[in-house]
Amino acid sequence: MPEVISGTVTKASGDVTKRLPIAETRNELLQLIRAHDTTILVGETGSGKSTQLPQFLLQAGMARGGCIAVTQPRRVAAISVARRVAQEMGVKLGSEVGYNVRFDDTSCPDTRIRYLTDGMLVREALVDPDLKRYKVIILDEAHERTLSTDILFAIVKHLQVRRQKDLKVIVMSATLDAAKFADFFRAGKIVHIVGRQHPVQVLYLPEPVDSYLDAVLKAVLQIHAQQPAGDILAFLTGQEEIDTLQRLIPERAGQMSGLDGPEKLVIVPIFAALPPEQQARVFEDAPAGSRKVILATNIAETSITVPGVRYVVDPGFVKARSYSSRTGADSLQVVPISKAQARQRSGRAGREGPGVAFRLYKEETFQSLPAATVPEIQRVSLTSLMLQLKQLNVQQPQNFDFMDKPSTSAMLRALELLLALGALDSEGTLTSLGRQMVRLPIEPVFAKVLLSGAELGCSQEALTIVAAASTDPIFFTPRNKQDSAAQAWKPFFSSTGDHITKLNVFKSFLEVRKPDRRRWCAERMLNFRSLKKAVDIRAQLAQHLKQLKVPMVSCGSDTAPIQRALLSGLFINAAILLPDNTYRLQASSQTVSIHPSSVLHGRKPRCIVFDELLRTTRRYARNVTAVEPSWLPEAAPMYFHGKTGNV
DNA sequence: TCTCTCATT
Repeated sequence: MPEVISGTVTKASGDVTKRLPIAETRNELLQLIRAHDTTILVGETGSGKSTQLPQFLLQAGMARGGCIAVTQPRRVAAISVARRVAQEMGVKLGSEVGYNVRFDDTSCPDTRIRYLTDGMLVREALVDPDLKRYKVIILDEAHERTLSTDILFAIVKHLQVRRQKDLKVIVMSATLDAAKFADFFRAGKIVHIVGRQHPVQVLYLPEPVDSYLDAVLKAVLQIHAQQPAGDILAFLTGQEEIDTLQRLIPERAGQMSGLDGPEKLVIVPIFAALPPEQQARVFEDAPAGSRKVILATNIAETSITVPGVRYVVDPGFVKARSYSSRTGADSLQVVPISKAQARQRSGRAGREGPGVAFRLYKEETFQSLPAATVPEIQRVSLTSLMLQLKQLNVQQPQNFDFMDKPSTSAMLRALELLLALGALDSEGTLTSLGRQMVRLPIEPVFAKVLLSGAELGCSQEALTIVAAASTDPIFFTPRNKQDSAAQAWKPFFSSTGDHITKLNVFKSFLEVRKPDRRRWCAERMLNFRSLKKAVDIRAQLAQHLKQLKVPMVSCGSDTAPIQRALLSGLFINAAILLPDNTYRLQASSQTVSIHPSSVLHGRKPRCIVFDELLRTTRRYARNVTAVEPSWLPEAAPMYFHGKTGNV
């Protein structure tokens, strides 16, 4: 076991008494990093590990002949940290310090400290597997265990073998997964840097509650009645719960005696799908004499830091996605959080001063929670990952050196799909089609739709559809406005289904003058942010197609080529109508229903293909297009051989 | 016969 070092980078034999900023540990820290290939750094909130450490390394000459990469799981983090460091160093952003995220690259050949998203560094590795330009690679927020961070773990570990003594790796983590990281990297040291976080008192309930929603309601009102000034942050699992409490809290507050009435509580919702102008409300101070209650999804755990919060209310649940390799379905379910997540939530009460976290469960329940959230690599479809590993010359992904191995069945399912898509040959080697697919920054099934679209004479349309499918939903339905929304969307409707309906929206969107687009979307209950992103993705994909010398062609008003292109990528999600109006998947014989958000909901086409199988209250097909049953065998002959029967 | 945690290339 490596030594655990704490505080001032001296040996910790128990308690840490000194609380020093990272600057005072500078020389000891540099010495340790020089002495080891890989260093694990545990830095608390406010320790300056992301901003100051790269500067120390640069000043110490450790980037000589190259540069320092610092990865972040989120683009906003990469951008804001780069800004701060450029300011601290007194240089212009994009000179010595820059960032590189999708659609936005401020770095230049002189850049010595590059902040990137972890996904961006994975993309770079696909082009230059040795990542030659970097002398130091720092993987920040490694405890979040995003899919890309996990890929990078394996990439940099192997890189150190190939680039003997020429690459330093520093893995930075906020929690106590450090021993696991040290074990995987056979790292010499774990360094612990103390941060500047205020103390947070953690309180538990003596007895479990029947309804956590009701418990949140009571907790908020009780804090408001009994605790000194300070805003309240409550974690809920989704939009519906937020809507419910946004309505109930003022109602109940109004009924309570001893309170000054509902005007003293300001309720502010925050979740990712909320339009940006409404999201901005969490950053505004509540009016004098009132208290702000923020009702948040887990967006407020890491992505958004709300100022002024002194009280956290944590019911202990989260809506989490998981993927079944057996059925190929994603499911979205409310599950208990992990201990690490509970600590992260509580920490949100101590950003500006001492705080209190109210955990709405028993202390024993906390002890029984899993230590950490299951890493993303074990919760998602691995099609893209397997394709990327093949590009990185990993012949047997099943035996790859993962920190946490995905299940063999999930890997095999992904490899089988790549075979059926034609990205791999029967030997498991990348085909020329597979090499084209890996260049495109989209899911492999959509890469196939795009490349088939070109052959079928509809690459223009396929580009738009694939770009739109790679963003958040374009149709935004506010509660109780379903009827007027349906009315507003009528002009775009296509009886073929959601893909071509969105294509129609996109075409109309582009015809609107740029300054008018936001308003145009608001009037039609369309998500401006998603459409704008689709425009960016489309442009980026068009660049890639140009480099791949794929022709740009349009099929005009004929939709059949588009439907066939969709089927050529999405054939594992082809389903036939049954007498009870559900659908049977051809690949697995499961039954599914068309999701209520689909324009085909209630319309009963004979045969459908769709993007995604999602299990919530039942199994739903999302983003659906109608196809001719007779097209199935030719779309994927190998796949449907013997399976289609009398279709 | 009624729904959408959060990120990313």
